[in-house]
Amino acid sequence: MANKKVIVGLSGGVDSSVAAYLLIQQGYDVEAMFMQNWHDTTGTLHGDCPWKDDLTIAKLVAKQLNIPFHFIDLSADYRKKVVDYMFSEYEKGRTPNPDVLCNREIKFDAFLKACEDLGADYVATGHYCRKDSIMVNGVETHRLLAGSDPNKDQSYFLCQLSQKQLSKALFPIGHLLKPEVRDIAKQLNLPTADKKDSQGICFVGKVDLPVFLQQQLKAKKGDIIELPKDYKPTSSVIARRNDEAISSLGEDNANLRLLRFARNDGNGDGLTQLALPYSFSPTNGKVIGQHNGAHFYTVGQRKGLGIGGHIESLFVVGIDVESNLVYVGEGHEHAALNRPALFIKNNETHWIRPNLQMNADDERDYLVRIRYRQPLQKAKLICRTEGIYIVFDEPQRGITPGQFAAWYDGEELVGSGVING
RNA sequence: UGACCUAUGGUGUAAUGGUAGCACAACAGAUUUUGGUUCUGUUUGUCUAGGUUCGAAUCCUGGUAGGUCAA
Repeated sequence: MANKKVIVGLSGGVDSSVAAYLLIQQGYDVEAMFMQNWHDTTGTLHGDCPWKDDLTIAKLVAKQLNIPFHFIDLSADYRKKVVDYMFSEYEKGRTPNPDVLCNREIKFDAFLKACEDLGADYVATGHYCRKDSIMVNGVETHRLLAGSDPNKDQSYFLCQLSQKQLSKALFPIGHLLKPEVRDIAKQLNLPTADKKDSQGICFVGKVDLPVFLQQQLKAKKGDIIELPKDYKPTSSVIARRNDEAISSLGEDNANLRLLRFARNDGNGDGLTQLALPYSFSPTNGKVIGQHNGAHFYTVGQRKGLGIGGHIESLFVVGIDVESNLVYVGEGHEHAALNRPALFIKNNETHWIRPNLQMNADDERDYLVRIRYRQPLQKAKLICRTEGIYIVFDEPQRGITPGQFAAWYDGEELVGSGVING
């Protein structure tokens, strides 16, 4: 029986190098392919062109491991599927996650197809996550599992993959800890052994985001409005709640009491209200400075406002690209920065496990994260025809439209969706 | 234009006449394959001109600027 053929996406980093080595050990027929997705240096810090170094190193690794090496230029796809999406999201005042898209559209789509054209059965990457397969009603079903290194788990970035994509994916280092991967690379004396971990947008590199975005989005001066410390969210059940009434409902958790209250809300739209982003108006606060364009900011952001004189740091609590306003609040605990719930539109939800997909009026408890490396949060998912509401046990700081919420059952990533608000 | 008050880094503030400190911002490094968060570190100041004093941010005088009350 011929060995299964795997093509590794060799990036020039340690993780994919070790992944390639492990696949060889496992007896696969291994080849390597380096993908170039970006060659523009506009807005790049240090202005150099790191991908050339990466390519050289990737070639060295392939040579040392004695595997065939391929090169592919996917920058046209990358620009269309990832960079254009970034710009359009920022333009709408949302904060996109390019790396999630990069995995869905490039590594496990365009790149995968190129590998299949070369006769590959699988594509492998150096992601810190794991995969296994179970039978569900006689159908083989793949599960996406967190990487064993709790510090490096990258399953979040793969939260938009489909069963089909997963069926072709291998993650050879997902069961290892980062130091173990480094050790293997050192023992093999791989040129990547001591290479620093990459950072920044996966192929673009570390950029000065405002500069990068200004290629497409015009700078436009506007007001920064500070909401007072005693700000109370308006136009939501939160404002209308009567604390005594809620506490008498008998739930021991404040957010779940809110949820009970929302459900009993006379207007029948309590849940919607609970998950609604706070809507701010200039009359809620006062102008304390100027910014260069509301779409360059993101909810939860602390740096880059350039306004001092406060006891605690200012955080962006909301942006309004229509009126070009940035709303800020002082301190982590500011009421406007913390919310009990969020909403994901029906057509922006994605289930890695189709058989676990929720239907209208289903409710389920999951562990949720709303950004990379955030500790998993207990939450209740409530499905309605319009989409999924996620009500957290604890209020969440910096719920950011455009980012992905990913829900887990233990270590398995079950589904994800774009945070609508 | 009459009286009174104030003037300290980029911002907000602290210092019985005795080494100008804190917070925020900014910058740098660490962490992080998104945005961003978090941690560590660094830089920057007594409005101006005189005077009193061993010694002035502090006391005195003039100037300048801002504010409050006065029509």
